[in-house]
Amino acid sequence: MNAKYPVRTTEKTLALVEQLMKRGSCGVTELANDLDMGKSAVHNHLTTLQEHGYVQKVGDEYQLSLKFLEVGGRIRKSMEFYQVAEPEVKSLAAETNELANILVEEQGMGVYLMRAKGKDAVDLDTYAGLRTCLHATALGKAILAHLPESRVEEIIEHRGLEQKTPKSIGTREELFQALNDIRERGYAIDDGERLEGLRCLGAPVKTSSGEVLGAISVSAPASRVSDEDLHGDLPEKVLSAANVIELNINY
Amino acid sequence: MNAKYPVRTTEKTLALVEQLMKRGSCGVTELANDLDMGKSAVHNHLTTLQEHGYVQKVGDEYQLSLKFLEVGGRIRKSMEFYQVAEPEVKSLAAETNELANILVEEQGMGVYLMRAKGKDAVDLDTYAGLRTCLHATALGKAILAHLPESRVEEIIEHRGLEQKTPKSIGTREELFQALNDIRERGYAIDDGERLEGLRCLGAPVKTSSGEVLGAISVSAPASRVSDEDLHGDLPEKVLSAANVIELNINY
DNA sequence: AACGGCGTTCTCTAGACCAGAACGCTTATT
DNA sequence: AATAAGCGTTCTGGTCTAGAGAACGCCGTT
Repeated sequence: MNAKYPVRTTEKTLALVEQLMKRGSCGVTELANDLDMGKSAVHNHLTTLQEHGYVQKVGDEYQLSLKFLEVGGRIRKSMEFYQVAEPEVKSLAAETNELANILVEEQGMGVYLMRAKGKDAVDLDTYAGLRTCLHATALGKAILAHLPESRVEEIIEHRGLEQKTPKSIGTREELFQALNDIRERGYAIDDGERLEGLRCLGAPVKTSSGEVLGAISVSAPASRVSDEDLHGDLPEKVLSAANVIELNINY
Repeated sequence: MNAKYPVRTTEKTLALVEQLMKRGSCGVTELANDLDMGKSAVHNHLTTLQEHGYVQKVGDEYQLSLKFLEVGGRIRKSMEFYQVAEPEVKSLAAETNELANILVEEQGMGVYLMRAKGKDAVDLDTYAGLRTCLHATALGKAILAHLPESRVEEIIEHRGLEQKTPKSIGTREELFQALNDIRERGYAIDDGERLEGLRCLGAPVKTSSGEVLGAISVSAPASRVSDEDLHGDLPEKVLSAANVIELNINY
């Protein structure tokens, strides 16, 4: 859905924010060139953003401030799913000694809400707020499996089915087959589909009315996860964590 | 510093974001009333923000999206101090079994970058991105003690010295005395100044040229921290963590 | 001294923002 | 059923402002 009467000035401000995020820290002239704007316009936008705390001037360069982290943190903190799931992610990580994550769906993409590292955890670059496509992770597939089929169609229409690795799901048929399996099995598996050599196991978290709120997972190097683990011990722990979250949400 | 030629349209967009953050989730008319704007204006701003992913429509209400978390997360991740300090905060929490935090200064306020909970950790509401005044925490004082005096003056001028608890620092003289002590001692103590019954111990992290980058701390209930701990075991652990960070930053 | 680059100031007008009215839709009320 | 009251959305015209461009002051370099 695109805005019918977009506010062009706001779009320029947002473009500036994006550019500043890419560059990290830079000067007025540089931004003006990047965005094909006059220097004065860029300057006015930057000082406006600065006045409201979203941008700061360090030396003679401008950069985004941590205000974005504050806003993001408040939004996350206000989500019931996050509040309830947070301690469970930590215990799951501690119990398995691996990396545990939670993910929610937003605008057809997965957003990592937090992660917790067990003592042997691999160091992935999944920070809170990171977006990922849904079809190539155990977390994402666990969510897709419990969305209405029409929504899934919409998402693959809009976002496509990018192949992250040769093992990634690449066609509609494959995906719907996988989602069926997940619904039967109760949990989703990612065996090197997002990252070669990484195995993940994800379970959905649903309300009592069946609506999916998000998913919880454990990720570990293939070398430490046998085929038996993938269908025995590990799913049990992840499902149990998902279950505790569901119980705490539904009271 | 206030913008000389503010972009009013951008200010309206930002006001909308703030309001949406306060409300959590709400409709066009409600926002229009809150901000004294026409419904059409609010609608145009919201759809523009939506198109760029900062706002989403859930049912027939609008709300901020996790895009802010994404942007904030990227900013944090790009900070060298965060990258280096992150593992040390975790080990400090594990070692002490209490709550460990890191904080940086921005625009005269402290911003929590992350926290790690040891197994006995108290559950404070310090989430990543939260802002706090500098003079009432061990972390903040550790930073203030190593900023140029002119900067400290500027900050208390601008932000004041709010008393969080009866024990909080309330006057300039008290503050400068405290900062002197901290410089001599090497670490800062907060004995119930931010929150009654909570004791914190914070140490600054500086570059080789003496510039302060941030601070690291441990917080624990007073019942678990004796007066001896406050000057013996605990500072040693916190200082050691700060030292490791400094070494890793300066190579 | 002169130059080239920067961030910032300032002015003026083309253009966009937005109040307000109107519309379709859903829900509450009669 | 019919009405009313509320919502979000569409659309337009008049008003205000966003921003190009020129000029300025301030570095560092030549």
